[in-house]
Amino acid sequence: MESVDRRIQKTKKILSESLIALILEKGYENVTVQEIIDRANVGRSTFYSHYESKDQLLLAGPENLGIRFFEAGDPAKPGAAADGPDLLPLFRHAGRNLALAKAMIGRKSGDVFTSHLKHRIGEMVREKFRHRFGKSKQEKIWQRYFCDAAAATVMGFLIAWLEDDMPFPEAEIAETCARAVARMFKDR
Amino acid sequence: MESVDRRIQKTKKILSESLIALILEKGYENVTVQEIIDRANVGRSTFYSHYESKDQLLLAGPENLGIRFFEAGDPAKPGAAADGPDLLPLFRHAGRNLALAKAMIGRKSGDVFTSHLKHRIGEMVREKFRHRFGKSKQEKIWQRYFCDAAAATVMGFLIAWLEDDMPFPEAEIAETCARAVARMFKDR
Amino acid sequence: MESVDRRIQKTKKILSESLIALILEKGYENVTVQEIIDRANVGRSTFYSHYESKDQLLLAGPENLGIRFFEAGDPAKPGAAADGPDLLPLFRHAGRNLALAKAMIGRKSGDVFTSHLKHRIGEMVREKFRHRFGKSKQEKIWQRYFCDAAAATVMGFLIAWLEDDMPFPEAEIAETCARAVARMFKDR
Amino acid sequence: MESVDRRIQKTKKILSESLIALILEKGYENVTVQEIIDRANVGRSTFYSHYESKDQLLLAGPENLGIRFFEAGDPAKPGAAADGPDLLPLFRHAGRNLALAKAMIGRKSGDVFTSHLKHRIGEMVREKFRHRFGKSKQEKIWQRYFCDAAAATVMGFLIAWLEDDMPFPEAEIAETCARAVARMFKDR
DNA sequence: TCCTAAGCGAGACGGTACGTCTTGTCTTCCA
DNA sequence: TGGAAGACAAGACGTACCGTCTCGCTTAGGA
Repeated sequence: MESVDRRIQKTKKILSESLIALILEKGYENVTVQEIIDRANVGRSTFYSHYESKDQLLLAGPENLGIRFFEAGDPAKPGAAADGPDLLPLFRHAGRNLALAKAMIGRKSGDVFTSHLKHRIGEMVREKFRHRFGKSKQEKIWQRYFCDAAAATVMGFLIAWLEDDMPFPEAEIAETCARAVARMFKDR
Repeated sequence: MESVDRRIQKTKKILSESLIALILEKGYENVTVQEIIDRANVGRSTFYSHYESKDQLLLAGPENLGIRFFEAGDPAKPGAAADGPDLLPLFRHAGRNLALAKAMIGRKSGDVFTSHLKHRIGEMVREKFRHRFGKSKQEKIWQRYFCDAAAATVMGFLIAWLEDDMPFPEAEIAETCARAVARMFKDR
Repeated sequence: MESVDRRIQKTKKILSESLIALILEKGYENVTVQEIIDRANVGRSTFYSHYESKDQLLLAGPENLGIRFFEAGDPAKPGAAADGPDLLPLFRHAGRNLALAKAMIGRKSGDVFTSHLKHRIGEMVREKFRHRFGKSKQEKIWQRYFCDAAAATVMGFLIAWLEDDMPFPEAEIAETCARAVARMFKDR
Repeated sequence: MESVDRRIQKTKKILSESLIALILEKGYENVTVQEIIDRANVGRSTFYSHYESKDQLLLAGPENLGIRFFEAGDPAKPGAAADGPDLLPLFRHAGRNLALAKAMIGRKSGDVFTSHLKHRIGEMVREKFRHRFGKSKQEKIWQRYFCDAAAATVMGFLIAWLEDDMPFPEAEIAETCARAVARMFKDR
């Protein structure tokens, strides 16, 4: 039973690897299920017995590869930039799994994981700057807008940094990004 | 000859209108060429004689509808937020053509126009904050990152504001957004 | 008024010429209306104002070119082969307008004119051998079969002879063919 | 593995049946691939994975239906008409699979199979009457012409007989036809 | 040791959308 | 006013993917 599971894990792993390789080659949108299973030497039905779609396989990537991936930083534990969110874990994890990260959130990737990650970053930011906004309906809206925009900013830094193959150390990019975000909220 | 052109314009217009309606109904990715032409009462070959793809039709939308659309603000002419980019024209044009704008850059839209617009905003920002960055290779990279992130921020505000059906006046959102962007660059 | 007619005739003529040239190039079935009118430098609507279809244009070919074409021989006036149909006019006309004939009844042509011609030959043969068949229903059927078959035979000779660019004199092929046909009916 | 083949055979069979039915309804040329697959309840891609075209499907008809079809008679084994080709098998097979035969060689059919069959009959005839022709170039040509014409004659009889739903017994039509052919060659 | 159930490859299949092609109709402009 | 130009609706074509499915093969684990 346990070795059956191991077999399944192996299949899932090779599927994720194939998908990542193909994304980096030709972009997520242009990858077909047929190409994935051909490269993985896996039957069509096997693919669909594990995943409903390409999207699901993409999202399962980190788990299949045994990479505890985008653990966003703990907002409570203040990072280097005392007044911004702690982005170091995010940049660190991404940078240390460059291929995977590029495939999932780089320019060749689709929106699937990107928007998911953006949302999580948004929540982190919201937590961090919760006290800056009032309780009125208007203030709630502004809060949402600022957090969305901040998340977009972080994503922008992250994607650019990855695509450039990390021209700066993790700490520097994380801190600079965090400071930029913090500054956005300055007059709030 | 001239009335032939008029006929063509009519066809193009109805095609764009159909596309926009369909995007708002079901999302850009889910719209098929067949649906567009069915709704427009246009032959398949007519569609392809004018456009190579859905994407092209989307991009031609403003022109077909006679809307001088995303004229990004003049970076030289300082807007309300003295120290930020002049975003008022952008928000104004978008807000005044809400359906079109939502279809092209809203959550239901695809990346086609969105990335195009983001790029143009990025350039506007770069122009505005050119003097904040040095000439070293490193500085150039940071400049790019900041401008990309700023553009993402603007897009974030814009999309959210449109999707919410403009809960704030054009001027207010534009100025708030511009100020947030300006603040990002504060220690640059 | 008369010069208008002349203009029309000119248009029809060039259409027929274009069609014939195209048939010889690529076979009747593969010729499109667009190609015909392009080569003829004629508008699409002009074509359709004169003819309903490619087929009709083909059939009008002889008239447009001023060629009194497939005047099948007079069955009454006995030809060289005293006991067969007088096929000389048929072979003669065809041979003397080789390009047209090949286009209309050769291997590259379609069935349109071919079947038409075959039918007329069949009638000629029926006339010639009317007296060989009785009046019973069965006899009528046999008569039809024999005449059809005879017409097919003539067409076979004619097509082969044209495609070979007339390796025998008109008189010889016509007579040989007529004799073969006559012999088919021998025990009738 | 074998049952996969069986599945394929079933698909091919139903495709052929659909094509035949449609030919008889509206003529080969007017049948579209869409109609075939609709009637067969088969996907478009399934059709094209088995056949490149309507033509190919038509030619595969006999095999798909398990009918060893147009086995032309053995020219060596003399048929009823001692001096003509043995056409009995041809007429017999055709008559016993009337629908298929009509679809493939009848008036509603196209040229695809018809010309193929005609060619085979021509070869049969050539074999039978080989000794009647000399070895000169001219004689070779005449031989070709006569054989073509004879084949056309046989086809004529066959098609007419099928379209009439076989008003004569197989043996009678075969013999009459064979005799007519034989007579064509009489003075050769 | 054999048996049975699951994972799996292979790939046929129905379906849908694509972009191309051709047809026959229609409208506009020009000579 | 007739013909050239060509836009147009219609719809078939052959291709590409998708997600479902059926089939045998392999391979463990429990009997």
